[in-house]
Amino acid sequence: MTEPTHAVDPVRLRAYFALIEVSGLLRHAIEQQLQADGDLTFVRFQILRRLQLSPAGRQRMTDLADAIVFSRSGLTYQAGLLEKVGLVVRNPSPDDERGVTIAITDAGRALVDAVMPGHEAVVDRLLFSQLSQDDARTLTALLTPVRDHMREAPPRSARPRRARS
Amino acid sequence: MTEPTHAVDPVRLRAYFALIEVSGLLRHAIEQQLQADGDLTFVRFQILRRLQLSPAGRQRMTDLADAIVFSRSGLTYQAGLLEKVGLVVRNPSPDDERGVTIAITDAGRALVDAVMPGHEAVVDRLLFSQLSQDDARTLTALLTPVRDHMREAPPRSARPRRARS
DNA sequence: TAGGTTTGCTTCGAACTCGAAGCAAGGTGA
DNA sequence: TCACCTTGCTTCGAGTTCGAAGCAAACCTA
Repeated sequence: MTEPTHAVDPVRLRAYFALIEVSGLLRHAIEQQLQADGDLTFVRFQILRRLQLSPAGRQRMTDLADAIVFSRSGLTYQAGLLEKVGLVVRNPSPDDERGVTIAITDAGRALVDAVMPGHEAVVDRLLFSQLSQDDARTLTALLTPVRDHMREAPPRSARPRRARS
Repeated sequence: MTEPTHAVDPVRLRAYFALIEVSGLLRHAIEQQLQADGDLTFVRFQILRRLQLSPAGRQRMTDLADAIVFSRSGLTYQAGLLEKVGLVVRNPSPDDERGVTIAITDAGRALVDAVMPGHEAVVDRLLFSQLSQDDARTLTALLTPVRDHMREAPPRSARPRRARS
């Protein structure tokens, strides 16, 4: 257990570990709830929710992939599954023949609405039972700049694509 | 985009989304760095780091799986890979013939030490460039109770096993 | 407007993940 | 001590994930 050559700032280390661990546990719990309440995985739920929040319930594949931090090929696969069960539809983008637009269907919206109460219950129970309203605000204030910075300064490859105008 | 029946507290919602998004982006970036610097995945890195921090560099399989929020079967698979390249060794637990103890080797320690500087660099660049020392402390203060609460109150099944004495 | 590059998505193969089932060792109670 | 339940790990099969390669449309630029 002797310290390696580089001394790590323990304050930052703890924050980093806590973040990783909380998100892991939270995601794990959410996965269970979504499976039980709507036969959804977390990824599929994220896809549907993003679409539901998008104007007209539709988005470009690439933009959607970036929004949920997911590979393009993975999204193609999941979109295929969701389309097969009628929760989304895919169409060529009107403005760009290469592009594909994915849109949520009424059934998709209904499913999201159906699982949302349980979803919120889990998040409330695990995350917000320990955080006051102010705490939540503080957390957002801390993490928002971090997120924005990450989106701008991609690690190596795998860059977020240009913003759509 | 009419609101569904349940009104969601937007403050909490933002905090939750920010958390999920930041951890996703962070993990993604870390994955790249570990791959480049040490041919490691995030999971394998977590396994090695946990072991390195454990007394005598060893732990029970089950306890390790709980510590990193990972399935037992998944851990068996990864442990097999790590053992094959000499970064860990597995042995029957001395006190319980069923149990398996996994221990980090010198090569494993060396590899962790080798990737740590790059690892910290990524975390610093993405996470802590946007957070002051105080911010980091605040973040830890917010997330630590959450983590502890999650560990105690598992979602449904998949509960953390008894603490080892 | 032809050639080459870039962009957007899908296909493909390999690796990873999980839960269920399997198997062996550890309890436990009559 | 013998059945029976529990515990700890592994094996197995099915589903998921990713990057690389493939392909077509779009965008240069001369």
